[in-house]
Amino acid sequence: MQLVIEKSKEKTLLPKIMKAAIKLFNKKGITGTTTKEIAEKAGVAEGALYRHFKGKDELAWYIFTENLNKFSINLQNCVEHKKTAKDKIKVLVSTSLASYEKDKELFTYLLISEHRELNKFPENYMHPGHVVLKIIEEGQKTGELKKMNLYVAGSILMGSLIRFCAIRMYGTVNDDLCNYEDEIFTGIWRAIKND
Amino acid sequence: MQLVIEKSKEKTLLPKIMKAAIKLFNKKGITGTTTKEIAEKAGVAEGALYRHFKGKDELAWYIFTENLNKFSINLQNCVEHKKTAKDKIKVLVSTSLASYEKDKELFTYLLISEHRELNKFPENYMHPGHVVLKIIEEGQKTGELKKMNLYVAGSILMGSLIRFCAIRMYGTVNDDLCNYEDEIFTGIWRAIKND
DNA sequence: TATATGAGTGAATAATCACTCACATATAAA
DNA sequence: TTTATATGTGAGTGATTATTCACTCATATA
Repeated sequence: MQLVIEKSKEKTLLPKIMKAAIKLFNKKGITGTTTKEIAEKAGVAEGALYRHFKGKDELAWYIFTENLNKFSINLQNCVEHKKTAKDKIKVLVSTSLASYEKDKELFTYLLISEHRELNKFPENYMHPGHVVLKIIEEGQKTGELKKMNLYVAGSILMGSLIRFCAIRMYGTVNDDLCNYEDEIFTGIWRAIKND
Repeated sequence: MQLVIEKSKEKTLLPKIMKAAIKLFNKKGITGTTTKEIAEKAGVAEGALYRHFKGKDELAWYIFTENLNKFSINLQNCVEHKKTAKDKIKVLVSTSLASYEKDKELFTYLLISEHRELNKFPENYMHPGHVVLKIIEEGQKTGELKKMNLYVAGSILMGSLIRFCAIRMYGTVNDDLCNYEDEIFTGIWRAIKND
């Protein structure tokens, strides 16, 4: 895994373009959004987009990969400071939920783009799945976690989290996800701990 | 001049059109797929599509809602025959995994369309979430399941299942999902049972 | 001061797209 | 047989689209 070269230089219109694009992509889908709309919403000329990206698809791809990588690196940092699998998973849950609440538009985009962009995800970029699998692998070795198929355990951990974000996205749950972090953690922990 | 075309078992071209559309939608997204492509893949004229649907979006919507409803009704039927929450969940898990394996293209489409179509999902149609919530509600009442937030429990149950289908979709897991039904069930059950 | 460069503009363009329609054919009803 | 209805065809159309490009502007460097 490697850190990413930061493309934005603060002075440019790039952040404006990305914010506008994320909102529109969430609402209308990527191919359903026109470059004209992005430019309008960003208060920018259409051509500005092409100073930073080859085209619309590269913009969509960039937003996804950069932010998922950034989020995963952050996750990894939070997790590394903890010693036990229990604490690692606890902080993974709380960080994930808090991240969603902190930037709903961005994380909504990451959720709905997963299936579209994941097959082109760069090998040297970091993905939350990497963090999760590592925790589980190590936890099973130390005996903290029950021996079971890695992907089954990983699916329970990641799947529960993602689904809870999704039902918040749909409006089924309407209050801050952080209110539920203990309950979600407890459920996940009961599923995969060793006893 | 007109070629003699082999007659299919079905009376209309609708099944051909839907099958072709599902495959293309999975590969390129809905707005990324053209009506011309659908017609070509189905071996049909472009106009045939408009004999059955108002347009491309209605076709996409129809495939999603009809099949998700059908699947949910089937789930509900399987579940109703069981008495305990444990057996209900067990059969829900196995039926879901088997359904995915039976028609991967269709269920892949249902998975990736969820975020796009769910907000327009008809109220009188059935959704897997309905089945899941009912099981959990009843199970908590009888004391079989641990008292916890319904949506937390629902997310663990549905999220684990969906994520496992997703990693099969991505090719991370490559063998029949039914091989894992016991392990997945056990994990989910440990998370939500009362003890 | 002169010059080089990166960033932004928006009208113009070439390509693509969803959808239409006049006509053909098959099936069922009258 | 005649009539009606549903289904299928595919070239044609108007609208939309992503992308380009010649030009401007601001800033930094020599």
